[in-house]
Amino acid sequence: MKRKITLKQIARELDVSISTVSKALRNSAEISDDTKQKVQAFAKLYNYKPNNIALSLKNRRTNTIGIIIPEIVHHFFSKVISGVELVANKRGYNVIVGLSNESFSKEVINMEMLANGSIDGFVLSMSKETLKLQDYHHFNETMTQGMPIVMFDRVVSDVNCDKVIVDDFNGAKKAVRKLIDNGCQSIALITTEDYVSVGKLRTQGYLEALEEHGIIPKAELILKIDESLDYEAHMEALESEIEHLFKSNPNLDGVFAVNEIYALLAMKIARRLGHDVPNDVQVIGFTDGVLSKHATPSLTTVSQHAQQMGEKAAELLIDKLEKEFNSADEVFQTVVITTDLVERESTK
Amino acid sequence: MKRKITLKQIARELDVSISTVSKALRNSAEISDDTKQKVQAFAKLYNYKPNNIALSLKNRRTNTIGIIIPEIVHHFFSKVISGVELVANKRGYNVIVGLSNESFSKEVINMEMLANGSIDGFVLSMSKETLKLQDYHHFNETMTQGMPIVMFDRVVSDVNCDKVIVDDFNGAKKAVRKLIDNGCQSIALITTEDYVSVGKLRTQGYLEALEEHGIIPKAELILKIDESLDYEAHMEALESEIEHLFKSNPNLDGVFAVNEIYALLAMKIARRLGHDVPNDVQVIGFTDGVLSKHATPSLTTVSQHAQQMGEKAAELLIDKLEKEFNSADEVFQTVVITTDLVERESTK
DNA sequence: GAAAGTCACGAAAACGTTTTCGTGTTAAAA
DNA sequence: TTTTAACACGAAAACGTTTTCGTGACTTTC
Repeated sequence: MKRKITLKQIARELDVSISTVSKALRNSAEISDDTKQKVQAFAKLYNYKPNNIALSLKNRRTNTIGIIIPEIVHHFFSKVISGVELVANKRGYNVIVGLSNESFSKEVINMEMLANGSIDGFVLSMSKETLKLQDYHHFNETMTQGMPIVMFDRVVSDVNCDKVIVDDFNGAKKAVRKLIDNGCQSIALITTEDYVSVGKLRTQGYLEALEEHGIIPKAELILKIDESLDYEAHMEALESEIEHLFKSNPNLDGVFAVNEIYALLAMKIARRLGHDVPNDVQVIGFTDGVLSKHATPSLTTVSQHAQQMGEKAAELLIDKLEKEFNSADEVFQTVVITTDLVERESTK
Repeated sequence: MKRKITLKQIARELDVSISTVSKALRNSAEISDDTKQKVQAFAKLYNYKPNNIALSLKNRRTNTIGIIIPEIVHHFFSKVISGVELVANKRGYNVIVGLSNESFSKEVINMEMLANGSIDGFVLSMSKETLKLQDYHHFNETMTQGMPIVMFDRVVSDVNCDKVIVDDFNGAKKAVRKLIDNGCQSIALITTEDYVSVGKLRTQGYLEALEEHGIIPKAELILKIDESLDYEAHMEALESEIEHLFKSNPNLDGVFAVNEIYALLAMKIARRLGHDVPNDVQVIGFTDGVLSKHATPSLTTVSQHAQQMGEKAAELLIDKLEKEFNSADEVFQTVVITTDLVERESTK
């Protein structure tokens, strides 16, 4: 149970000053070769490593970035973390995670905890509750204290910061176009309430693709799910809504869903009702996760490139951290990650 | 861009000493009510929050726990994190994550980075490479430096620390028993190489369940997958192996797989070959993740209670951190989380 | 009216670094 | 021999806290 060795202990042991030890280890020209050798050998022997906390205090930077997400048990978000971690590590940073659990207050508390010196900047995606309340004061306060924020996926124009988003609008459009090109005439949309920015954009993409082809959108083909509750809780309600969708629209031949779960559920129910996928009904989802790939039939999806989003977000943040901030010409950028349509078995 | 306010600045502004400010904020009896009021009001106005790094340095504890896992884009591990985060936050700790990516050297490097003061203790699951190399020096060194470790899931008896494991042996046994009870006569096992401790235990459970019922295990029914590569890379090879398994054992009527992916693949291939699940072939997997739940037919699995594992691991760690360590009677415990069989549509 | 006690506050050390500046010793230059 | 320069090292401050100890000014007690 011997504590980690410190400069002070090395100094005492070798009968030199702390400064000398520090300089010797950093190969300063001020120190004689003899002393350097001696100190470095001793340090190596005792496996000396500088204390990160002391360094952080001294340098006023922690080389750690904080990431706040609504939920970690979620393919998209964990893949983003994976991307952030990748470039963070490559550039000498650690990653500390906070989960908001889709709750506004947890988001605020978590950010406050981390903002008090623990990290240098944030990569985050807002909770649904925050989006609903439209209360962004904690973001702005954090930023005025000189701590940069990069938002991804769920963003909002009221907050002025770097952003990484997916091209939700065009992704959805591409998907619906595909369905139309494949011969679908009656295409349903399963989406979220509009306060979720990404849901709204995907809905717009759906509408525009229809319009483009002269198809008039019908209200009864659009199902908006209230996601205040989490998936698990209202799975059955969800199922029956989708079932109703199919039953009241017997000639439904295409479904575009704004996430994997909805799409899979649609496939399941379609088949239960005797429709074949993809011959009777074609289905496309959003978010290219494990579910899409391993489903039977596997699901055609719009790929969000989550990992790439994480990497880009981390790069934006670290770039900002390492730029000598001539705070005057602060300029924020929004990076758009283009989506790809990954075609699998659920479409023809 | 105004920096966060410090005690020193408050002191200067109010023309008192730093000590007075500190005491006033902590409501010390040494300070007059007048001064307290004044200081507290000022601190509130400027939203003073003590700097975590300074506190960490002073207290020699960071109130942060490090978690090292092989892979985050994985339902099981992200759920464990979720559990760790839950109790960590509840008890006033932050969580910092490191990914080993199943690599020994990344595991070592990541642990060294965090061990230099950034965290108070580890929750971790070893990489496959570490298990293969059987090199555990980094764990032991970390612990002799007074930094506790709690291992979960992938553990090894050569390392003396607290552990949280799943009852792999009995979980597997229960599953195979279930298949036998359901009338299966010829049950295949799809597992990993033996160096993965959990794979080995689950294999033993399979064998014992068979033996219990007087069934003699046949080598050609056991498929051991070399997982050195990751899933994605050798998916096709895997598929053809499983296909061969079915073809060379035409009367196969049950499959037990040590994870979800293998189980799903088995179902897919079985159906492709014209077998009905569950009427011709029944399938059970391990790891109760999203895939099992959303598959069609949904998969019967052995649930590992990942979140509960994370919670328990965090509790063990924090308990140890907060106990005044009478280092003499250091005692390590191994908590076994019991598994449940979650019955779904892939069994009768 | 002196001794003792209370009150309210400040000085300083400590946590582990890095870095600036000062200083004593020796060697080179004048 | 004296001045200067180079060399090798140490003292101290700083990062932002908390906490121990000391101290001056009053107030109480006999």
